[in-house]
Amino acid sequence: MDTQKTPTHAAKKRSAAAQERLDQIVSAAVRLINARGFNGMSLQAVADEVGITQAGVLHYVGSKHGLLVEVIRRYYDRSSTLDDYLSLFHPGGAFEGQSPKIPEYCRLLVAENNNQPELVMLFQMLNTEAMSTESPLHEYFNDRSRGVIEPEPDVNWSVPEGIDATEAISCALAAMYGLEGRWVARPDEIDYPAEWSKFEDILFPLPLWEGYR
Amino acid sequence: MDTQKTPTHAAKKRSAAAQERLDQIVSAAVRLINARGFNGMSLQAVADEVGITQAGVLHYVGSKHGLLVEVIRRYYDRSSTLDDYLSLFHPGGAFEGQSPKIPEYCRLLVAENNNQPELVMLFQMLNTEAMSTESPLHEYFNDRSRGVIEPEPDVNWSVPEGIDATEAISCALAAMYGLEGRWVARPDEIDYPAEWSKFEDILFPLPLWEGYR
DNA sequence: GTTGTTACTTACTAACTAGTAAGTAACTTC
DNA sequence: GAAGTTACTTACTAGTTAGTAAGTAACAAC
Repeated sequence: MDTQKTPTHAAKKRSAAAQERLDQIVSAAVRLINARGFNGMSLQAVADEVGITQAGVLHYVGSKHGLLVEVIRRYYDRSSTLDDYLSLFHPGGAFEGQSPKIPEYCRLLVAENNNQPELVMLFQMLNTEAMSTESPLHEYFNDRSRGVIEPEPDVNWSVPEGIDATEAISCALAAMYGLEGRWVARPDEIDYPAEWSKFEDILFPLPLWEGYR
Repeated sequence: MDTQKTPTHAAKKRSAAAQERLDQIVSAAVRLINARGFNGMSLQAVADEVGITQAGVLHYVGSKHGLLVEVIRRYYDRSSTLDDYLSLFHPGGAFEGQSPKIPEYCRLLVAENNNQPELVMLFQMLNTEAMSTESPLHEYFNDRSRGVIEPEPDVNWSVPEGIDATEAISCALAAMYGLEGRWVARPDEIDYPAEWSKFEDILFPLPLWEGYR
């Protein structure tokens, strides 16, 4: 639809203002989804938070589903840390020559998620709403979950003898998801990275995982 | 309000019919909460499923919040399996003299939950909606979660040297929660007990947990 | 300086929301 | 058989929902 014409300086300035407004809308939507779920949230509530009319919100996102798409785009596809981690082991990377370790990767994820509780909460909420086949995100999250459990087969995880790397990741990420749910529900009570390091002692107990953590 | 008079035979019969109707309402509500969340579900939708009017539903539950209370009462407080498991070790119990084992308890939970996916899904949905402080269930689920992580201190779990029993339970239940979320989202793809037995090999690896499983 | 685009607003609609009030038919109690 | 009680229904209200249509003021392009 949009012919890709090079924007002039002025056009850039205008679209930057529009971008900022869209950011406000998406941010408000995230807060409201976290509080009430996507189904329980209304465009009017988003508009009220941003300080424009509900029709003004629709001007930007077209429909409620469009808002969801925008939220997913902005917040989710930003975090693809497995590739980030693995790239450290590629030729020229900081960890070249070494092998990737599951507990190390998990710590990285935890550290990153610890800085964005709002995003973690959004993931929990939308992922849960997507359990139902009638959710517009059902397929999206199922594919995502499959991708997480069955990671690229060419990853050469360094694990102890007798440990199935795929199962170890699958289990660790399940535990991480469970812990994250507790954490975002009561962030004052739970120190997420500290709790995770205790989980590490269970998931990757030390005599067995010595040298693989 | 209700004076607790002994019901006659006829009154019993009547209240049994009412009980059945209430069951239908709660069952429909559970299906709808699973599909759209409590906030996304309407009393009208419940009424349509049951085949009565929306005012008819309100006759039974008083308000939407009343319906939630009814759902919680019926479905949740039914499953308190830790005490059930531990009672097997009390004097006269089947396991008297032995010590409770965490992996064994987990298998029990998994086996039970495997028979009630609808209830598992309900738990995931309400627990997630309860993350928000504005959920009427926020405190209820937080207390529940605290109770699960900090179990009765008099439980004498049998665990390997160097393993913290409380952390092991906490981590195992987090992993179970994560796996359950995947399972109820695509039950045809995932064999929950089979997946759990693989998780067991990660959470309770065999050289270490030999004799404690 | 006209022409177009952007970023909205007002005004509206049709459907739906939880909840209330006032019935009513069937049945129970006494 | 009169007086409740139960299990609903119809009818209604006031507020909210997503979405549409038709503006309009500000600015940009040429």
